[in-house]
Amino acid sequence: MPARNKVKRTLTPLELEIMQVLWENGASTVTEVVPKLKAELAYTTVQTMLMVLLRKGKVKRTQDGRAFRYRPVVSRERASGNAVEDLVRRMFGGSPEALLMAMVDTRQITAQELERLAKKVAAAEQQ
Amino acid sequence: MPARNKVKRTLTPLELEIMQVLWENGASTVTEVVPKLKAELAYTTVQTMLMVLLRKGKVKRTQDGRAFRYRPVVSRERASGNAVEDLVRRMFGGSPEALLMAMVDTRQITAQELERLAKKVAAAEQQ
DNA sequence: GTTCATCTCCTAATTCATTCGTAGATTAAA
DNA sequence: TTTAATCTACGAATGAATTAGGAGATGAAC
Repeated sequence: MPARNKVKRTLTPLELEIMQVLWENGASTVTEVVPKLKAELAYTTVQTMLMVLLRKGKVKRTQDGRAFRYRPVVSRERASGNAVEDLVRRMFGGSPEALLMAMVDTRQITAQELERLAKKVAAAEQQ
Repeated sequence: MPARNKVKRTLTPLELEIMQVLWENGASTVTEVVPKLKAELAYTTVQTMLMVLLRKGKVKRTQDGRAFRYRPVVSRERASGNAVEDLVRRMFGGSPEALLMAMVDTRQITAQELERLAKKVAAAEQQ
């Protein structure tokens, strides 16, 4: 079977974890990223993943002394938006409400919190 | 490096799509599943995936004539709960509220809908 | 009964994600 | 200047997900 060449919008788990480091700490070198990860990964592993992210256009890099400094191109907001959209499409038939209901049903959020957030958002829109 | 043997709770994209068919149509044979998938997959591909799901304990099967009939073991609710939990943990640092806010920010849900759902849920809890 | 379709089992190829090692260059330290 | 540390490039191994072909059994159609 032939290869398909989709540019995936969603990040894999490890890609995401590395992006989190970049979002929180700003542009970083491999050496700086390594100790900030939960898992203990070899320098070269992190390097490879940053290279993958570079190839996928999720980060850019610039020389900094001998090392490269990687900075996120995709914003955290964009990435989380994509991730949620993806889940909604695949799991909830494209219905964001269905996701909300699932969160209530599985007790990941209570009716109270839902109401509080609703008010907060509504209030924020009045300006 | 050694293999890790995690029993993944979350379903891969294709696994999920196949599970959807089972959830919607009840216990099915490979032949019944194939035409209900978005992608055109070979009989044996679907068969392999059902075998994978069987190995992972996500479905069970019983003989039905010459064919096997596969039925979901994991409920849709359980699976979607896991998927949401997973996303919240990985992308939103464990905060379900953060997910909600992201949905508002990326306009996947409006303040109105949020409010309407909040009321609906609150009402449903009063009985 | 021969042919055809269906179904299972076994096998295998491909791609992607994750994991590092080694080699070589370059800089810093002694 | 030799040595040690750091960094990049390249390659590669592993495992999981996805894709499917072929052999053989069996039931249906003629």
